[in-house]
Amino acid sequence: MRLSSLADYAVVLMSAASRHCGAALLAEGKLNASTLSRETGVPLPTAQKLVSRLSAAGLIESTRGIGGGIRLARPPASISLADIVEAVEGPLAITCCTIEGNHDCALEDTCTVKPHWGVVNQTIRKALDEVSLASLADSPAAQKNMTMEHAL
Amino acid sequence: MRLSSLADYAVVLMSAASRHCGAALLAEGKLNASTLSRETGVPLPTAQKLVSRLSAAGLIESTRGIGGGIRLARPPASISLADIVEAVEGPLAITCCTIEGNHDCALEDTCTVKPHWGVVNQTIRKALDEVSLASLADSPAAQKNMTMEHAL
DNA sequence: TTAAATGCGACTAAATAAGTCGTATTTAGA
DNA sequence: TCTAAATACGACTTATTTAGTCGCATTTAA
Repeated sequence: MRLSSLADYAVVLMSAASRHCGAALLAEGKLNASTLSRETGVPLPTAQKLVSRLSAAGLIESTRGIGGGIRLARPPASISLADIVEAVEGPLAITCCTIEGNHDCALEDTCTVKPHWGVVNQTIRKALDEVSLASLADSPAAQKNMTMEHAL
Repeated sequence: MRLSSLADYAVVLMSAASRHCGAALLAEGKLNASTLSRETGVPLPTAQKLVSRLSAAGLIESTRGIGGGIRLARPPASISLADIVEAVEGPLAITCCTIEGNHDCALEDTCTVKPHWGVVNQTIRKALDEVSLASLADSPAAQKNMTMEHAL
């Protein structure tokens, strides 16, 4: 029930990348895996690996060559946590039987539990979908009112 | 972002156990790990292991000896998916930084992402908390109206 | 007191995930 | 046009977690 650390890192990296949008892009120069690694503390090789996956998923665009780098493929407001997690971990399903077309489970239709996972899965997906990359960068007010006591 | 298969099995086992409540308890005789394994298809050793954890968590009560067995510690309506998952996987937190008192993350308070995990985590917990063991056993009507297309 | 049935905990093996390294590709400058 | 530097990309190795198996301790009816 825990997110993989790769997915966790991916969110941090994307969050950092979104801060390089707009005016800052030209001022601070190129944005690449090395830059993100330095800013976030995520190990460089891991950052490179994640950049690959995020690029393959179409969340960021990469340019090769000596002057190359990466940039967000879409505006931060239209990229959600669900997008990022799904890009790294694959289709987000709480159990294997919630993946359409999958019939690995031996119990299958005698299982009385299966139908209920759909509801849970849908709720989780919605929760991850409602948090955009834009809301991660700013919204200090929302952060102030939320301590970990209330969160957990 | 996927549930461990042990937690998945635990839900199935508990669901089967709740069906042995009431009148059926006396009629069908003793309820134990072997019985649950036979009914659900979960491997016996795995079932035994899960029985241990569920017992330690206080969700089921076990009686030793030649006439021993197991039974639910509380009525099915007061046992939620969150209880079961937490019993098997430990405190349910989407990231390690949402666990109170944990300071493993190197980023800590410079991290702009951390405060948002609390909201997501709370939502997921609520989703798992709202599904009780009682609702898993019966409610064929609800199951009929829910296909996997709508669920995912 | 004995023996059978049960729950319980420790160990081994497999799968998954994280991290590291090397290679291929691209472009600016000479 | 060629060279070299900087970058993204993919394959491999290692480590951690997880699943499964086995043997032991405990309990109670006969």
